[in-house]
Amino acid sequence: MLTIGKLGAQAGVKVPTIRYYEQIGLLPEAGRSAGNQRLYGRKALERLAFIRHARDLGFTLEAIRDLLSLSDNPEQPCVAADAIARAQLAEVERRLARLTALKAELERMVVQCAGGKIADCRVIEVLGDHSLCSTDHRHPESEDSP
Amino acid sequence: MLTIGKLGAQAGVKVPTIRYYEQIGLLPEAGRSAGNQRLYGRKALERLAFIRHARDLGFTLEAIRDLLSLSDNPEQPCVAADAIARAQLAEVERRLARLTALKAELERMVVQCAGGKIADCRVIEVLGDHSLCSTDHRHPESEDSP
DNA sequence: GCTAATGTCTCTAGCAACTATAGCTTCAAG
DNA sequence: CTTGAAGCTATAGTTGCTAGAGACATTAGC
Ligand SMILES: [Zn+2]
Ligand SMILES: [Zn+2]
Ligand SMILES: [Zn+2]
Ligand SMILES: [Zn+2]
Repeated sequence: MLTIGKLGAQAGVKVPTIRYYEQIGLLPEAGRSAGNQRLYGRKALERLAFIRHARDLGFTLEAIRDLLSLSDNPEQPCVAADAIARAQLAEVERRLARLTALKAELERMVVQCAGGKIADCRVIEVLGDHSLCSTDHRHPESEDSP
Repeated sequence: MLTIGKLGAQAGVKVPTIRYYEQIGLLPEAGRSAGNQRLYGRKALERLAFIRHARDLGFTLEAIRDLLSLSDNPEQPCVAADAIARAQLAEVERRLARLTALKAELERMVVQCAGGKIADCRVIEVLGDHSLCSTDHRHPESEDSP
């Protein structure tokens, strides 16, 4: 049995984050010791590691909630899980495309600046006028959050 | 003179966002009409367009605040502005590297899944075990937002 | 001139996904 | 037996907005 601190250390998750996951129902309520402290077993560790890994791959907590409930029903077909993963891949590809454009613009800005006064700074100038950009990098609508 | 709605339409910024920028001090308090509605001139439009463009390039509001106050002092040297832009470029490059790794892992996952039961789903399996991954994509610390 | 539709006002609350703080209780080492 | 680390709860803050309620302003059509 692990205390919350050990669990967090093993899974690479901070203690308040574990309590937060429990609070929003991503982790089941943990058993308690005589002194009211949470105690975890191997299953909790696996579940937390799953969450952490999925977070590291950029899945939202909502997607993870769905993935976890799928993985709790091993006999069901896996199309739903695959669809979630493919949606995440598509999202990553969208962000990648946008970031690639941003990188190009930022590079142009910093390279073109001769480094004089603000009045002549290419960075400030370009920020004030998108028509000086070489790509249309604008935020289409949907969000690339974290 | 523009009302807040016209200003937003011209700059491509939603009305509540403009009020929010004023609230946090990114835009100066606007003058008001007889009926207490905000009125904007050309300078406000330029400033808002600057903010919008910088946001589109991924700068944080804090960075934009600094860039704006720099651009208000045109005689100063532009090293500080260039540094902010280079920091943003570095940040974008970090996110790009991470997203590239994520994309590779997600592709591996969806390609390897044969599409049977959850119990055999490669997506679920990999999410539960990072050692099945081909790269070390883990979250060093910072996040990939916009 | 009147009315209805739209636009704007303030204020509050909510989103994701945590993180930090305060003020307590419990546990483990010495 | 004492001390310090680790745990508990509850609340508030972070970033960059977005949505809603309910009241006032402006504009267009008739
Ligand atoms: Zn410069
Ligand atoms: Zn641009
Ligand atoms: Zn599958
Ligand atoms: Zn992995």
